Amino acid sequence: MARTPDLRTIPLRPPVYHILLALLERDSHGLGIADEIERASDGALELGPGTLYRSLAKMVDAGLICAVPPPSADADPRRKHYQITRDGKELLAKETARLRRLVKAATAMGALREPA
Amino acid sequence: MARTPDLRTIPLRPPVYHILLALLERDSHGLGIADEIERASDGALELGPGTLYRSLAKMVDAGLICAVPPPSADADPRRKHYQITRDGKELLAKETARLRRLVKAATAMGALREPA
DNA sequence: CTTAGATGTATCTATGGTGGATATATCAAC
DNA sequence: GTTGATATATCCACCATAGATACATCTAAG
Repeated sequence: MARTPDLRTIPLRPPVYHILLALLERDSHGLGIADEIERASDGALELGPGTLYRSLAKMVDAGLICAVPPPSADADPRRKHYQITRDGKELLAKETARLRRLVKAATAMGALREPA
Repeated sequence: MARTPDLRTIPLRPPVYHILLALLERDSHGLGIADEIERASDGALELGPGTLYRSLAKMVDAGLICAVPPPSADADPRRKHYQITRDGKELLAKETARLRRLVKAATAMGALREPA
């Protein structure tokens, strides 16, 4: 049987990491988050609706993000806004530290040198 | 139907990235690679045999790594040694560049500041 | 030499993540 | 009011992952 899967398991799944990163920049709603992720990653990561909404729901359950009221009263009521929590920030910091170590190691070994 | 899965899809799966990184350091065999990954990641990533051998086989098929003769003639004949290919190095460089951008962005936003 | 345990590779099965299709509701435009 | 875009949510099929298991071979002990 597979080990109990946990959204907070490091290495974080790319969708979880990118959602946290997008929400660190500013509070946003579902599709806004997906757009920001695609923009910030130069199109390297596209979240389908399945992954997007499922990830958001699980991240709320895990306490990494939380639902907040819309920023303005006349905002589109369909949009559900999210904010990163202290726990989410902590996890993001931990994973970023791991990635930093990884990049450092790869760089030291010459992984940037693109062959001709 | 799910999109055609490709081992080379960026973001790379953690096992693929770590195997490439381990083989960039030096040629090695299955369990040797797994041990190196666990050591280098301070135990953050442990590869079970299923993931390990399946990943290796697929990476050979994809041309990211290749099988090579043992370094010494009197080596344990059970061990199968692998070497990273030019393609593998290129992909590793590309993914490392992506991670570097990610870490940079997270750092700029203050993701390292661990809350009290 | 025989046995026992460690090492190494490989496969099988259960489970969950991912992505696309689909469903439903609401907004904006005409 | 009708149409198309936006937004959230669920459904389904496929694959990756992890652990269990199997099997072969090496090393060490007796």
